[in-house]
Amino acid sequence: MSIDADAVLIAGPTASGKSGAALALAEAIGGDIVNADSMQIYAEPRVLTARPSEEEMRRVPHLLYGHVSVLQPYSVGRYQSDAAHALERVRGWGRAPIFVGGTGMYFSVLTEGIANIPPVPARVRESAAARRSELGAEAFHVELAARDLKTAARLQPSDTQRVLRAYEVFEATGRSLSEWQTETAQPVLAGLKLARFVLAPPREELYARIDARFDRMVQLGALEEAVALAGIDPGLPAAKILGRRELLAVHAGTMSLDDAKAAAKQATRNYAKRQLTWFRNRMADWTWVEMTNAILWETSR
RNA sequence: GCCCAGGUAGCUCAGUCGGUAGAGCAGCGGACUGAAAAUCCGCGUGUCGGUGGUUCGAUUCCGCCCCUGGGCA
Repeated sequence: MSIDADAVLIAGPTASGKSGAALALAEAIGGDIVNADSMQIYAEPRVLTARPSEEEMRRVPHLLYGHVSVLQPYSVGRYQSDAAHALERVRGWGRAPIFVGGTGMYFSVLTEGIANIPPVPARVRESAAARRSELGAEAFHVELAARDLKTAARLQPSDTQRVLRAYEVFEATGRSLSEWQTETAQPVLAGLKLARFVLAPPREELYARIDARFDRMVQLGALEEAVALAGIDPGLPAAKILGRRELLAVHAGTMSLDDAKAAAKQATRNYAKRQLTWFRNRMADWTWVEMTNAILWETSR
């Protein structure tokens, strides 16, 4: 089997079976797998992030999995350069890269590009956050408008993260985010012929799979893994790993395991819905594959 | 069997001094340019348990019945 493309992209909501599908495809066409998931890049957690197993990763080269410590503040920017290097390596080996993941924004860096904005120093980020909590959301939004009217106009004052980001960029660079964004860099996969897929199970099946998978995660040691991540700075991206907070509450004795499981499943289902909204609206022209349980079973044999 | 408290949106509940009802969560839709498993926005008709009665009008008041929980026997 071969495929008429320089690179394959496989997107899908969490628990859609994309890792297994990618593995099967990689073995069939002689491809290497490159991660496009914002949490599977972390080294320490394996179970909670549903990273492919050691055995699976041995069958086919897997790049950008677990190559970063949870103590590091990873971001799309770093993904951009990591992905570019991974692409170079895989193509250097004469193999086909298969990008797999569920992070919409990572795919957008691969196929659409992102503005090349210098990193914002931690000091600037801290003072921006302090300023916002001092002024309140509304007044802070007004301050942003004075610096970057265009961005302020399209953001809700309550959109903490984006309002802060826009403010920080101006403070750090003296230039507004909206100006920076007029200079979007080349996509990582520019010039390559792509085969793009979205794997989307029927909603009900997906939710049921998410629920079942979390039970399995707990059996495989998710609780212990969460405890190992107990001390990290809550501001770090890795602190957002779904299920971590809920399981830590169990460890602290403030929540029953059953309640924690229910809450973690709920949060994961909410997340899957957000992913699907992104895919449906931003990847409408990709090839959609309805990944039913029957197909999942076939590809996992 | 008797007494008490409830039966209102998928769930937990609020409310209507009588003019056919609303929050949170869930669900669904949407946004998304360096935290993105993040952050944010929008969408609420449901025999107000059933049935008689009072009333111009009842989910709201009264009677009876059914169901759930608790108590007493």
